[in-house]
Amino acid sequence: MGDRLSASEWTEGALKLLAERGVDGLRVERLAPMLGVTKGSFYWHFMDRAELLDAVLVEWEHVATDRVIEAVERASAEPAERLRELTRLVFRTGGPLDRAVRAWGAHDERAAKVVSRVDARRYRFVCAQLEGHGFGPALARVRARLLYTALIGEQHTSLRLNRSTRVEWALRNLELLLGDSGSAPKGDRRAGKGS
Amino acid sequence: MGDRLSASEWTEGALKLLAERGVDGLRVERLAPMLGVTKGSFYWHFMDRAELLDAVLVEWEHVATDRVIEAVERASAEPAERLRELTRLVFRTGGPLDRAVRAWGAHDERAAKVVSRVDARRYRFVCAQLEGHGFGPALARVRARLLYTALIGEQHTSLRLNRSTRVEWALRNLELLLGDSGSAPKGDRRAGKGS
DNA sequence: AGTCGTCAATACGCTGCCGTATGGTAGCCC
DNA sequence: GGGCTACCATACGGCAGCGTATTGACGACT
Repeated sequence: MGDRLSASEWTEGALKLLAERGVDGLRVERLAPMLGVTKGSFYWHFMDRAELLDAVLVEWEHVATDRVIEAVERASAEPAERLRELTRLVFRTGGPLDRAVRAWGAHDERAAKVVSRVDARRYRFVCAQLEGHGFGPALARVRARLLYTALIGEQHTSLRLNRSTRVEWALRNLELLLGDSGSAPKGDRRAGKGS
Repeated sequence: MGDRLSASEWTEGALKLLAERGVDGLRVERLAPMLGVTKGSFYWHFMDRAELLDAVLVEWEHVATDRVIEAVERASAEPAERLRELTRLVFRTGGPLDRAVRAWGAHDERAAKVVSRVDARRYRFVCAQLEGHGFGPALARVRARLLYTALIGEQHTSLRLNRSTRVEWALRNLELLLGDSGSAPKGDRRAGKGS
């Protein structure tokens, strides 16, 4: 029973391969040996390579939206804490796969469309949290944009720094965005204290 | 005299092709007809396809750092205004080519190294401006990171919005990052006013 | 035991692209 | 005008990867 495959195991392997080698590293003749079979098997489960790519996009769209949103919502009910958790989550799990899909979407329409939907959903979620935190809708949208783009930017820049410091900085910046909403901020913000 | 080519015209065309189709759309047999020649010409100017790619990276590193930094420095001597100009510049010229190179760097070591150097230089520039604006070195680094990653994120997210609104929002957020440096901010920041 | 459905191996043809080899042309220099 | 240089065209060999065709193995059901 262990060795017969189903379509989902192919897409699962495809996600892994996509994460490490990019779309055009995602070849069925490279994926097949990873699963211990030959490509003869692949073309039983899928019509095309394109069909596999579509399946990959569908799967990613799910994990990149529903999964993270659920995880964050489960973590806390308070908006600010949710955003903190989201930030931590991005640094922990938002890694090579996200980068690969976005790189893919840079020159492929199908992928671009999925990325666009994912961005929209996640952005709306961040907006909602900021509104819940007390911002008016308009200001929430502007702040959410800064917050969201910064998180995406973190995934794509290669400013080398150990991860813990990056998270710490990102959280500090998050507090900046959470404060100043009309009520005066509590903490002093004179000069940074270093690490 | 018009039709004989030199190496630089090849790299120039390569940059254009890279911007619209990505690295693996950058094929010499597709580039050749764009220049009105055949690939027989290419292999006179270059040893390899790899050599062309290297040339492309060298060229991009230059335009992505020196060029923009010079442009911004020429625009103003005041740090805050420089950052505003940088923001505008990103939305105006920082387009498909940057995305293409970064997508390329996601799974290619050579490209990744160049992207990394570019990020480092630009980040240091932003840091310097923030310090010049009055922040202490440590706080400047944290803020610069938020600012820089947000700009990169803007280039890579596909949150559809007309460009002018995006610039406006980004500039508003920039003011947020510039303020709060110890002296109290001047403008009111209660509720956003919409477009 | 035979049959059918499910999954896989092998072998093949085709295409896109790389890199090479070879020959061609146009200007310049003597 | 013969040769040399710089640039280009054409033709070729080779490889990687796609998709197909054919055959095979193994379990379930009757």
